[in-house]
Amino acid sequence: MVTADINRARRKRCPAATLHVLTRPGFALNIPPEPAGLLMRVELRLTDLCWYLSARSSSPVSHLAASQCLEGRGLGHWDTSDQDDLTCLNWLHQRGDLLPLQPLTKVTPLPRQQPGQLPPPPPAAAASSKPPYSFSSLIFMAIEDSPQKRLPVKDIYGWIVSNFPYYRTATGGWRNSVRHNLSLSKSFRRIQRDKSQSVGKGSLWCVCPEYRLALLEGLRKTHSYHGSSSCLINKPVL
DNA sequence: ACGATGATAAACAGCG
DNA sequence: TCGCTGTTTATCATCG
Repeated sequence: MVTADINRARRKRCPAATLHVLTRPGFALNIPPEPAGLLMRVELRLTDLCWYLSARSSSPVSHLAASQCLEGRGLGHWDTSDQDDLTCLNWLHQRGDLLPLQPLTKVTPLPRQQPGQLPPPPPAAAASSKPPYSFSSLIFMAIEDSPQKRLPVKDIYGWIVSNFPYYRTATGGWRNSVRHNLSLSKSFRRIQRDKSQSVGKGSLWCVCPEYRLALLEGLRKTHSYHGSSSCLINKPVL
């Protein structure tokens, strides 16, 4: 595992599109425009980076070349615009063990919401219909989408509401279901917050590593059943 | 018909 | 006291 920080890479003119891929081990993620000075640390397996770069070029890429890429050197060969298929996860699919999902097409970046700003209205059907995902899947996606891979219940609610308009207007019973799922499911584990630093109530919740694949499989099945147009499967988080 | 799974509702205790 | 969080139990629906 190698670690780099985004600001350092950006100073070295590391292409944003490359950073896009580097931010998540095994996953692609759009990097939001973070506030100036905010240092984001990123981690990835060097092997995964090699796979990505090899997929982008016609020849295999060594670990050395990949690590040079992380340092912002040797990028010219792979330089590409943000608009091309860097957001495509096919290279992960080729990798096989990283992306147990259906072959993916271009990933649609999530519009970034500003505090207090309402998101753009979703299509009527999407807004009014209940998502096909189980609560376990929703919780899983929310936690996986967090930088620390752990979230308090309140933030899990927030993630679901942000990503599924249905729950903006749904009655409060679904929150009960979320808590019910967290408590009952073996897939999720409660972590005590650091009392010295934490502000707010409750614990943090994370995904048990041994159940992660099962959760991914559940998502994949949902996706297969409902077709590739399902909104979530094309999200950067997955 | 049956079991597994998931959704929903509700009651209750603990905590800030 | 109040609201949130977490646990537990019960019931119902759906699916294989």
